Amino acid sequence: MADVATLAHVSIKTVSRVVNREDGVRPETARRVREVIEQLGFHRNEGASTLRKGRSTSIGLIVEDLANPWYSHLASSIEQEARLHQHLLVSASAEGSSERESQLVDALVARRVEGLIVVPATAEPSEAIRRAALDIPVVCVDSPSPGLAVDAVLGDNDGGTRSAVEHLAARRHERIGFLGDDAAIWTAQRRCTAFVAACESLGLPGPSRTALGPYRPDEVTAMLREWGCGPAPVTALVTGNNRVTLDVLRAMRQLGSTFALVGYDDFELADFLEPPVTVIHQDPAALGQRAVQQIFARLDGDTSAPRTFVVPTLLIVRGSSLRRPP
Amino acid sequence: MADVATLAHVSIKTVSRVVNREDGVRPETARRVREVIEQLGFHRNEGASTLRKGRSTSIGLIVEDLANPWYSHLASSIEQEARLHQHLLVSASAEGSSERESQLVDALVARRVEGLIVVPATAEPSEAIRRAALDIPVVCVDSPSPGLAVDAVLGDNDGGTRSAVEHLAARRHERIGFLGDDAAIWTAQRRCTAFVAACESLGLPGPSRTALGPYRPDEVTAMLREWGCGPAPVTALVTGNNRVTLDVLRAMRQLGSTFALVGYDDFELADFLEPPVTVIHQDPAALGQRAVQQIFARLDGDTSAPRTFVVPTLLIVRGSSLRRPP
DNA sequence: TTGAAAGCGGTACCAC
DNA sequence: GTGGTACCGCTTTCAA
Repeated sequence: MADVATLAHVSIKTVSRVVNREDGVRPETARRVREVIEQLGFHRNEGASTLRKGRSTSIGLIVEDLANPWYSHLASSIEQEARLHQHLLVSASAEGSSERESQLVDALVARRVEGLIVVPATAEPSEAIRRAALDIPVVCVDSPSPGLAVDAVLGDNDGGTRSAVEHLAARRHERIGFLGDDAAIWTAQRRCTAFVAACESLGLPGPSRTALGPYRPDEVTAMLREWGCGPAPVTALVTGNNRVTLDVLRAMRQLGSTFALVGYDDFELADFLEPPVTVIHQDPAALGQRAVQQIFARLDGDTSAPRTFVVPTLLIVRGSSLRRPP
Repeated sequence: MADVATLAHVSIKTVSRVVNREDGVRPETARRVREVIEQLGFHRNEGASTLRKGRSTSIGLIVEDLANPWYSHLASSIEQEARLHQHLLVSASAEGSSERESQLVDALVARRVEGLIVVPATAEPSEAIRRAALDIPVVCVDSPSPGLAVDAVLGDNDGGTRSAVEHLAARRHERIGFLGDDAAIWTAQRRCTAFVAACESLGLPGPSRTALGPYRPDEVTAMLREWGCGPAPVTALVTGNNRVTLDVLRAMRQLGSTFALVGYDDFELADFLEPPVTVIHQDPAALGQRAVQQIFARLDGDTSAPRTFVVPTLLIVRGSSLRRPP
């Protein structure tokens, strides 16, 4: 900027005015400055600006795994929404480790992201997130951070799970099984609890079964084999997320079993499989958009108490749930 | 940092030493400083450090669409590899628009990312990328930026396409069709050209057909219907990427047609469909890793001429390509 | 309309 | 081993 100023025979301040489109610069002067900028290929150093202004025009995102389609859709929608606000997105994967999550939170805070969106790695509240929330707006997505007074945007886990159980019960299934992902994941637990509650409140006559992971594929197969035998076999399954759904589909094919199935989270080709898979759809884009809006509401000075937004789910009925119990 | 210095009764410089783990600080002093840091919840302002040191410990990534599984795997692997080097990843989607790509490149450069990884939006060389390459190492992934002297990491499009055609020819297919994605995409064109070349060099007796997008689903259906009729019908298809593969699968099911199929890019559940889909697998993680390594090689002072790395592809034979021609 | 100078929060260099 | 100080590139404030 100093170079530009010298070459254009103006002060640094005037260059700054031109770059920032402030008015109060004679058009002739502005034009000259712009020419020199072009000529020198000058780019404003955003970092210096950030330092002085205290705002970095970027927000941070931490998820478990950016390669998981659900999270990548979330990230994509957050990036788009952030761009509407002239902000860039810095994203990273915690890979299920709360330690890594802490490191990433600290790294992002050190970089002065203006807001932080986190899918908490574990049900345990994270100390790093608590610290971050003192400085910048933090929004938890998909899972809350219990005990932390921050905004959250969650899917309707209870409603979604219940809609699946109701759907199966209406098809006369009396004994339903639930397979959730790793017990350390909040949504896995929550959906499992909601499943049990739904079975009870619907007064399902038979015993239902539940399991939480993590498990290896062969464990899933063994479990389904066991659940399907005996005097009171399970006849329908609800899975806790897209990963487990795929595991279960593979296990079912291997066993040649015919459980009715409702999977949590929609996934590509769910409608294309044979039979097409009924799912509880929870739109990641809707969650992401809401989260970003909340970040900017806080940045705009909204100091009301932390809120939790619950985004409704949609039961998409396809073929896999339509098998009648024997 | 000033606050920490005051409370710990040392100079700012000493705090800086402690924060940066430089030696030459008495353990006792360091401990005291660390205590105050903890107590104040102090975080080093990375932006200020960036400004002074001229290094931002972050790299940028621009792809077409972060929600596309191939790109999200790429992004994920780049993020992991960057983290090994203590760098964060700033990523954004250009959404196929070269204008948006330019804006994003400028935004990332302004933020002083230390290196930039780009999947160029169009076959046209981008002016913004050219400018960026003057300041920082730039690596093109998946597609090159023709006319720009930057490193590139590409899949073996020619070899991959050829392996597919050879595979089909060996199964006695004489007339093969190629459906590529949007003609503006470099890989779409390249694979199409490679397809034609492979057909010729193998001396396939019948006429082959090619088409490039973008197209709507119903156009795909119409095209397949046409290709499958007449005196010299196409009996096998090669698709140009994962998006087109899915379009073709749906169209084939709708038509009840039985083309043999090889798809470019592996995708989740490809092995689970009926029949399972033969694909040309191009590992996004391998490309991403190589790209990051190249960025850091340049940052470490490697000033040799720009290189192009070609990552081999793997033909994964499943069921869809095993249908014999009628 | 334009400019000079202070300062954002660190780090490099050199003195003590 | 520790501290002082200039300075990174930009914005803010205030004066001309």
